[in-house]
Amino acid sequence: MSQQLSDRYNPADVENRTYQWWESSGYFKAQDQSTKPPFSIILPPPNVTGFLHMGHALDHTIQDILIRWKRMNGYNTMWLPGTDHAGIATQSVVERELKKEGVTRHDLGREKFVEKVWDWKHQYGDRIYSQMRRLGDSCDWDRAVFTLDEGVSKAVKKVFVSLHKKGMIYRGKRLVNWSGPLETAISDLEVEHKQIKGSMYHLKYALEGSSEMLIVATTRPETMLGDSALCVHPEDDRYKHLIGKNALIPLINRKIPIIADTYVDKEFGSGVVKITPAHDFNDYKIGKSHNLEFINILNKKTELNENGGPYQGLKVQEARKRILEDLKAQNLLEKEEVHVHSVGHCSRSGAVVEPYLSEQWFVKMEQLATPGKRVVENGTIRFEPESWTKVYLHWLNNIEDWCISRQLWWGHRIPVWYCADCEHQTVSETEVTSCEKCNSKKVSQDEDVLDTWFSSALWPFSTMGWPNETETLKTFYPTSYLVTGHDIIFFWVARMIMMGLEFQRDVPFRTVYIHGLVRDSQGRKMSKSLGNSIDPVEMIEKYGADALRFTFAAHLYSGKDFKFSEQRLEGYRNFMNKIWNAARFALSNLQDFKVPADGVKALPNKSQISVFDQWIITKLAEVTKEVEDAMEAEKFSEAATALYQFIWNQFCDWYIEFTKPIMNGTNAEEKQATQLVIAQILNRITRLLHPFAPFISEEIYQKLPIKGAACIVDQFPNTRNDKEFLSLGSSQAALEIDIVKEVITAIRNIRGENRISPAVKINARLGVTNDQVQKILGNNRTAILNMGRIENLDIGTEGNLMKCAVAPVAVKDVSVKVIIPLEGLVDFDEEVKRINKLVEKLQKDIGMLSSKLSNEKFIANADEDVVAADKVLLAQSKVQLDSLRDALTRFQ
RNA sequence: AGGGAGUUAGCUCAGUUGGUAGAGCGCCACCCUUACAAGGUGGAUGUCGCAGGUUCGAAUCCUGUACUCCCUACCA
Repeated sequence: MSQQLSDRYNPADVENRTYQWWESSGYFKAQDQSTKPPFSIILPPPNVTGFLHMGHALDHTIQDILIRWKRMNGYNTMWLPGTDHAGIATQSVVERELKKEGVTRHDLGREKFVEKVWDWKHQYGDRIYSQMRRLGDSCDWDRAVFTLDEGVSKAVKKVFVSLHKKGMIYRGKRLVNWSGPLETAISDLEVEHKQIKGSMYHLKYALEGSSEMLIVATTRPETMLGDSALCVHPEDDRYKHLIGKNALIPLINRKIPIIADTYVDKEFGSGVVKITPAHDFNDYKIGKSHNLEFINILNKKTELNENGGPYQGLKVQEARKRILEDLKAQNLLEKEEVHVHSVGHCSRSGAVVEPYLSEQWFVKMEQLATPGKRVVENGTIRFEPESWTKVYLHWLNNIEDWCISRQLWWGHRIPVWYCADCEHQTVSETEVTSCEKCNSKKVSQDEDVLDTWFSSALWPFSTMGWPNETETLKTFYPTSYLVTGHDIIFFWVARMIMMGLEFQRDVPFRTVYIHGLVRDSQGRKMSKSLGNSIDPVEMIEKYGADALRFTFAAHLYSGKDFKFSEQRLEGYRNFMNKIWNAARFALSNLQDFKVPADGVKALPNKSQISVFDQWIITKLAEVTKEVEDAMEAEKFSEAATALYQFIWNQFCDWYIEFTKPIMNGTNAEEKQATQLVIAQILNRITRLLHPFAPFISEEIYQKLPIKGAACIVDQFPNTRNDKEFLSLGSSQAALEIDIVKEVITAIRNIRGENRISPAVKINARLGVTNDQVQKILGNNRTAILNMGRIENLDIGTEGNLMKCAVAPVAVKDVSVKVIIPLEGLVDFDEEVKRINKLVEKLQKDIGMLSSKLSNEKFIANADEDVVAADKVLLAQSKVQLDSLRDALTRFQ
């Protein structure tokens, strides 16, 4: 079989086939009822319009690691996928498509347009699911939910009606953030503030019955058309006498009162503020408290309306330009100065957001926020990293009511019907055909839809069949983890918590795992406009899904943003290839392996296995423990890195090399014992690797002589369940191999520094007096000969050091002197340089150590172990220094 | 303005009970040594942002400071 394996790992040969096999074998499926403990994650539903982007890839990798890890730990795992109808985003996409045909949604009308969107959804809605499969997401696909599915719609209506009944949803004419291009209200969270270098315009307002002019500063001069007052500070001596008098708006000469409010900052600008209650959030409050007129000067498209007088019909920006021209012409603009301020932009359309007065639906948040705060404060829900707790609580402490209505056509329509006869509002979960108050048939449903995040907020239970009391809910609610980026903590996480508590009387999840955002290699956000987006599917095609997943896993450090670089991905692709080749080689050495009768349970006899076997098992025990601890602590990068280092730097670099002579040797018994160890180590490597690199691990696993049915459902090794095998390791073997490794490294170092070609075989002596150590080195003669490329090796006395390279080796309290005669091989310049470098280093160390050890306070205060270790080190360093100096003299 | 995060090798970043600074990539040298050139072996590279303090000892703890980034809120 191993001959079939190519010398390069080709993910394309493996991934689709393996995924299909897993899926058709039902390994992803969760059981609604099971004796196994439940573990569940609800996937943050990607937009149905979307392609899989790097952010998803990172997000999903984390979730899939958790799910696969828990599955292998015997949990009844449910990863529930879904997609979001994403109101504005989807509607925009379809509108853009229509625009190409020269059609607007208004041409089609609501019904036809919504049909078009559904068509679009049916055509492209599953696209992202197939991309998720490419990544290896082990979701329970049978449970996939769309936010406009019937069940979810039922939940949405029920929640709306229920909150309305409790008085927690209300309708009101309020100032909201308005997106002109989209012709809809957007929530505070959908507004992006950008620093803009704009202008501050100082306008001249005439006083009624006076030639005096009042200077008023503004950044938005066009809003003066909607002014209801001028406002000054009540204790501002400059203007006190004007309070109660009237001023005239420039150009249109409408009369407005001059009022006083402490809101005004005397120091800022001229100390006089124009009040435009219908177009500014602060002014709105003043307007309310002073009972001012609310003059709306805009229409839905953010063009000036009939209140705009001569400027009616102009867009805001044009109106501003024209008004400024006119002001200048009439000498009513005192000055214009550069002013940097932040301006709200619509996060969807990019347009400047205009505060706009309109009828909207709101959710009262205060009541919902209190329990939402409590569960995080008391630790029922934990944020990881913990620092997000503060951010979350701060937001809830300053929460504003949530505007949930959107003037869109695509989404959950607001379940309210208005009666044309008695104006009564009927709020109902079911279709309303007559007014509940007057029975009139002239009822019409509210035209607006709900904010997408309204349905998202119910996601943890609406996806599990609520409002029905399903087995799924009983088993899997609350879910175990919520994994997401920090950009949607407010949008989504907080609202899920509040809705979960309100409607399930329990938190929706226990742990919120927040990860960073994926950025480009320069740290910029990936965006279409910058053209720096990288397509994960393309990366998977080029490097393999495992490499991509491992790249993320290895760099997941406490919620930090992730700078993605293809070069790094390449490194992990190489790692996958390394694993592949190691397995390929190991398997080729297992061709004549006789599988023991007890198969996967077979363990070698400790007395039969080599010191190499014992050593690698010791290392395996270490990495198993590291992975175990790291996974428990959600430190995925530590787990991934530990595996990387074990596989590459221990198993490949040393163990495979050490065991080559055994594999090629004639001792059948020894070979069989080592073969069993190799088979068992590979079995464990694949399992440990599986959550991170599912495809390659399954592929190799399936080729192993001893294995279970599938890696994906085999047990994840830990120090408890693998105790028997891991106990075959030995610390004595570990020490022996450490000495051998150090000796070999010292030989290689001398070779390298003296530029002795690997093709040239050399002689070496190992100077060591201790019998025990001599024996150890003697036992490993073959390894040293092969890996150091040594012709003749003497172990024992130092002998004559004339013209010899010398490298002292120290492992714990063991010292060995590696001696290589250089006569005739090279000139000695490089060796002298090398030794001098070592001498320098040793002198530095000795200086540092002896000053430390001669410090009484150090001896008194430091741990005994630390002092003892330093003493040993100092003694060894001194011996080494002497021998090196000695060696130096032999070159002269 | 308030809050959070960061500043360690050329680059990207690790480094929690304080005990002589690490990885990957890149770089230099030598190698196609029969698993792997997507490889092997060896090497170079850091007063751990700056200034104080605590301590026998600080990248690590405390204080201050500079710079960067993010979030929230914004003065017309």
